[in-house]
Amino acid sequence: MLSAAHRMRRGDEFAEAIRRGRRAGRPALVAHFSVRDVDEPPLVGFVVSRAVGGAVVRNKVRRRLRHLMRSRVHSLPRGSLLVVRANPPAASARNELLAAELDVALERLLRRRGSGS
RNA sequence: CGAGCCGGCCGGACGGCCGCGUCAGGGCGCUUCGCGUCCUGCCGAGGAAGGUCCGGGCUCCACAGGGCAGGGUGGUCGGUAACGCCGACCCGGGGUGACCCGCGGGAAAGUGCCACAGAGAGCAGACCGCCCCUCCUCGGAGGGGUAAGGGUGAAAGGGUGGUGUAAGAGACCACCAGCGCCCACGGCGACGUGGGCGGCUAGGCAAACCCCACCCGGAGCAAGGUCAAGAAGGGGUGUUUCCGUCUGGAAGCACCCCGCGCACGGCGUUCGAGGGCGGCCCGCCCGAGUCGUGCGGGUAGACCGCUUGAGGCCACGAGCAAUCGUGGUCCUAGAUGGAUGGCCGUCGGUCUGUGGAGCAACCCUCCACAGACGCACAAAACCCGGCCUACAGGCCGACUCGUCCG
RNA sequence: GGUCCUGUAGAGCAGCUUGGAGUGCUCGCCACCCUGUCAAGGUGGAGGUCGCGGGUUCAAGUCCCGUCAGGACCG
Repeated sequence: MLSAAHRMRRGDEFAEAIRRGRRAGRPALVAHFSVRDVDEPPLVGFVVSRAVGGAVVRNKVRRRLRHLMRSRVHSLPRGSLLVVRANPPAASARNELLAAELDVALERLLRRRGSGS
């Protein structure tokens, strides 16, 4: 479970990551990523729409994603804004699949940034 | 043993590791309050938390009075904070029965509707038929009577038998059904039972308008409050001083109320816009601005409300019951981008397969082994009481019917 | 938290007011005609649990109650 320091809470932070950040899509999830020029811990937010399922399903999807992010936050640079949006397939996906897709998405976002733009 | 019916309850159990949230304690850091961080400990979703169909608590706003709308409920009595909920009973319907179902007031206040078919469908109605009379080319035609029979329809204006008649008819009579009124008895009451009288008979629909009785102010925890932040002021009341002195004016202080700017347009200041008044009107009070559209600007942080309550459990008592009273005992989520996740073990469960046993036999039951499946419906968001809906599987109790045995 | 709308043929709709044989519109579909062929056009035809369950009524797509799904708006 992700600690409180890394939780994205403000609406404008979500808006910045989604509107101005890079995006990497997978069948089960979409990741939005941007970096602010501030010396703060990386923030991670989750978006699970009603299309994914009922309240129980949505809660569980968000908690599983948050758990998977726990071991991956350290790879994000300081000042990062990351929003993970879940798609309907995430509801029935097993954890290994969810983790694999999350890794692919993160790897793409970070590599693209590293190669310079 | 097999069918069934009603009620109550459970909603996997135990444990390990890593995390998350509230609270408590402790350590460390920063500039004190406080905040951040780390450690330890307690606790951490439901029977429906759901749908939002009702009823309340709570909070704010409104509330002289009258009238008209609007919405809801609909047998009686009781229970309750209240209800459209619950209980008991009554009536009607269903079932062999336990029991179940019912928006269950009024159709002789009024209006309206009853398609098609049919002769006729709402102060009834002669198509066929039956009877009488007249005419006649002896096939029939015309006129009249008749609601017993046929036919149509969801529904055709009581039923059976008799008297009667040209044929018939509540025209008359007996019994029955049903209606209205009266009386007696039982019941708090809905109503039931019995008796008498009346006229011979009255269609259905109010989940059509409507009538009757009763109930209902509006908004909702994003209520509401405190602090912070934010553009510039305006008004009222009281009081003091001064001017003035019939009314009044100016300044200071205190308290209270309202309030961002610009542009365009509507209405309005004798004829009264608008507000109090948030359904509308009258009426009363205040009253010179107010309403709409567009553009621009500001805020969108923290804390309180926030969980002890018509509360749960147990015992006794009252009551057929719903429920209530008394005593004891317990305190068990409070998040705010929203806390329950991940990995694993043992047992339980479900499914599949194999073997064995019970049995006349099995697709039934039980036992053992192996494999698969994390395994019903679904998650608090101010709090309660109900209703409705979803739900794998299981437990307990009362009762009914059938079969067999005693 | 509050308020409202929709569900009818493969698709989009009308019909609900004031109940009376599921009636109809546009596109699509099928067959035939037209053409050397296709399209367009013409003729004919098929296609319906009226979201679901219950009730009122002689009779329900229509009225009433419940329920499910989808959608919109306000704070």
